Amino acid sequence: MATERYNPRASEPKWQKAWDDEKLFETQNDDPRPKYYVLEMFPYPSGRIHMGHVRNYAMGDVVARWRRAMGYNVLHPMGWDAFGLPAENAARDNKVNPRDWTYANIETMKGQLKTMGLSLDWAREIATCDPSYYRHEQKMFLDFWRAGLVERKSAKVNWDPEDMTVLANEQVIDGRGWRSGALVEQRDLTQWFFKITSMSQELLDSLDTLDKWPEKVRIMQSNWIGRSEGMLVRWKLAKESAPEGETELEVYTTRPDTIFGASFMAVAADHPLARKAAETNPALAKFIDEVHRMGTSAATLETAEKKGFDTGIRVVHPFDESWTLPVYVANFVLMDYGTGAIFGCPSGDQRDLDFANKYGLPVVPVVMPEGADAKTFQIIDEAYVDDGVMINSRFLDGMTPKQAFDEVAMRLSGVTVGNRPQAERKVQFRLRDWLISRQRYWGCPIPVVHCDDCGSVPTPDKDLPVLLPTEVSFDKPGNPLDHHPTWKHVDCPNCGKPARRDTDTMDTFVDSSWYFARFTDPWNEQSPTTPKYADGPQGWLPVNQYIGGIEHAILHLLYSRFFARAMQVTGHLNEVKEPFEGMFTQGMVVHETYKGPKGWVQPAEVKVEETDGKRRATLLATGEEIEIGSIEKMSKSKKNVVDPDDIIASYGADTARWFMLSDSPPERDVIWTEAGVEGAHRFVQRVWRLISETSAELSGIAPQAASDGEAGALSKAAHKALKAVGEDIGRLGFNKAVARIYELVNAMQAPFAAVAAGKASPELRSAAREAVDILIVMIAPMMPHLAEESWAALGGEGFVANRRWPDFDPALVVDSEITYPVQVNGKKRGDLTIARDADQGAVEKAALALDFVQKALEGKSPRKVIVVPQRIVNVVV
RNA sequence: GCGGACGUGGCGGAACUGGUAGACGCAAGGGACUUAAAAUCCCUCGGGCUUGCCCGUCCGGGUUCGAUCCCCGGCGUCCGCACCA
Repeated sequence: MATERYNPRASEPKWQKAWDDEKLFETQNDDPRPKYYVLEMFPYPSGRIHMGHVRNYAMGDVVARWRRAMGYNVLHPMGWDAFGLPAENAARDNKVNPRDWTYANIETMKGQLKTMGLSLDWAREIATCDPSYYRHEQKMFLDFWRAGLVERKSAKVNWDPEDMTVLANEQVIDGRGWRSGALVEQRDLTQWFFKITSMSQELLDSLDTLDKWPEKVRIMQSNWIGRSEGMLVRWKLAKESAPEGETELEVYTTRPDTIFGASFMAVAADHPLARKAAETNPALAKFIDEVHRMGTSAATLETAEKKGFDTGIRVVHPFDESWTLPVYVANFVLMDYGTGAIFGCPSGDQRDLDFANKYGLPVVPVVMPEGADAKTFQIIDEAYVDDGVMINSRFLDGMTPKQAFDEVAMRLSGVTVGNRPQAERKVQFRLRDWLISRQRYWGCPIPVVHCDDCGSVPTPDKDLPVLLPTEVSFDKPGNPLDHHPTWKHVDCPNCGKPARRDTDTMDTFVDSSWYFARFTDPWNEQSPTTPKYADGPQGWLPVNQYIGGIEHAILHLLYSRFFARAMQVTGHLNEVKEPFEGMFTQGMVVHETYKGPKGWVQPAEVKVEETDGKRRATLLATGEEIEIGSIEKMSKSKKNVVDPDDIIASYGADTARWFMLSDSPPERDVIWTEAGVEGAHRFVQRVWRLISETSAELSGIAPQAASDGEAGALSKAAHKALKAVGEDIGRLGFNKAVARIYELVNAMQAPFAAVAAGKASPELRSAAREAVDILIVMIAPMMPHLAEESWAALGGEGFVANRRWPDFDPALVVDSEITYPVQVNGKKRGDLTIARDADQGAVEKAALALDFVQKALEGKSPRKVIVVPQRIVNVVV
């Protein structure tokens, strides 16, 4: 019988329309089935979707469709992270309005996503640039403020000179802006901050509860929060050297045990004591200026030489009134960590040692390795930082550093300096507050009015949302809202006098820190009252499975964790603290690069062939041979991008999805190859052939599993696959599920040939019908269009998308006979096939009777026989 | 420097809790069908030789009846953080 090839171009739009018409994927909040919320990180509407999106959404869709088949009420929404600088750049360069540009991109990308056949609830679509979205964000900002979670303060902030805006610490990568790549400068500015540090300990502790998160992400967050336990120690200034009015220097240390190894103090250039001393010391003032000039960017800090300047001030050692130490200003001490001042112990810290050696300061070893000789142990140019025994430390000698720490803490907390203890234990975090002000137009306006008399005044709830002006100019560099002729001029909501709006907008990471909650109830419009999102057992939150790139391991995931807590404080959430129960970080899509004489060349313009075991690339246009470069993330600069539209147009969405899920484990990078896509497409056609060639024979047949013979073998293969694929998808092991489906189709080949030829027994036809039903349900999460088309070809009723995932038959996934590998001295020498329920003794007896075992025994009895039931037999001779 | 992950055929990768290493796919080679091509189907595919045996999961040791998996010591690759006191 001649069969037609499967035509995705006809089939896919047809099924997409049918699903849409039926509103199949629109989710009801009051559906009684158990809830399951699966979410992929929503895209920025940059213009077109790329292969990374295809991979991300293909995975999410498998989870969503599978959970649906498992009987859950699945929430699987999509939206747009729609504020951001690229819209302003486009506006500036192409004279378009950022809003128009953004919405046009959304239209395009939505169309592209629709061609993928994703089971998304588009009725819940949101765009963060829509006032119906950001009005709630403004409300939350004000609620957070009232709850003490927002602060306006002057601070040293990261200034991106190219994007002309400030950045949060998390957005500075290797000293450069995360988006622009420009070297970041430090500036003193008054800005808005979310007080994420007020939750440092909680955000750290709660990481332990996230057992469905990648370990890697939890470690990264833990390091970012950066908790350390140490002590604040207050050193008295030696009276004759102290500047007017200064009496003490407070330092933070994690190593108070090394206090007898101290040989100098160092303070940051911005430390009050340094400033004070500089007032009467022009050379010191000059040094501080130098530090300021060079020390602005993290990149220059890295290569900068360690430098110090002796202030002439001396401090008194807390345990010895007669012992004074010099105070330096040093360029490597950070003002915003600890107290901006340290004591240097050269023998126990490499940086302190380098500094001491440079300035001729004493180096006294205070910790030595266990068993070393205290009389001869020396530190020359390598500090000793490991555990050991205290030496040269008076009453601490012989203790471990840990004991010495406690001893110092105990003794110093009993002494007072002024009216405070000389030292106290202190937990310090590396995490800084989240700076959210951005000097940009295309973002959520900060709903605050600044009044000369009343200060910063919240916009009253009744005046929300504070809308962005629609007419805006990008002719001048800098903040467009600030340049706007009228927008910022308003009356103070408090006193009614002329005042001005805050002209900054919020960091776009604020927009993405709560969108997962918004999806659960996008119709919630009760402003200005507090919108509340259902969570806990009755509601959707937390998200059960979140999927996205590892690049958000810190930024977005940490901010969202903060937000969920803050929303709970202000009543926007009831009880949920962690927004994402399960997190999965998927790998990138990478591709070979091609380099011609005129630079990088797109894959579409290249032909790659293998001859004599060597791969060569030639230009399609000219036949000229070009260089095959390294495999890298798809990027415009290397031109190694493949457009999803092209792939869907020529192979169909199912092929693209199937390929994305095959081969590579989802957390690792996947290499996009033409051959791989063709392989995936061959499988699509193969499944279709299998079904279309047998559909006439199988259409009216009732599915029935068999247990014996050829039909039984088929049923067993189908049920084993059903069990394995379900387990694999549940663990997000898509590549393994794909392999199982290949195995099943391979096993179906021969019996289905018999069915197609009309030579199958009634039992085999029934078993075949069952097997093909199972196959269709199993491929449906991954290749939904092909599944529907196949189901229709078999005369099935309704949508596959509505079918339940069948239960496997436990009797069919175990074999009545087991083939044991039989080892002699741990090496496999043959097999033993025996009844599954044979007891250990029977297995041993049968194994010993095998001729290769007899031969190995040479008439003697074995030293030992190991029988692991259902596994292996090992005869030790 | 600190923290983490990984290392298996020509390639992507399987291998459960220590139990047959290489499932599945890709590439390659051979054959069938065809006037021819495409498509499809069949066979081979870690290495070696004496064809039923030896070697083989980065390298060297160890534990074990048995190690890709556990332990010790190296080598290599990748990722994150980094003057954090």
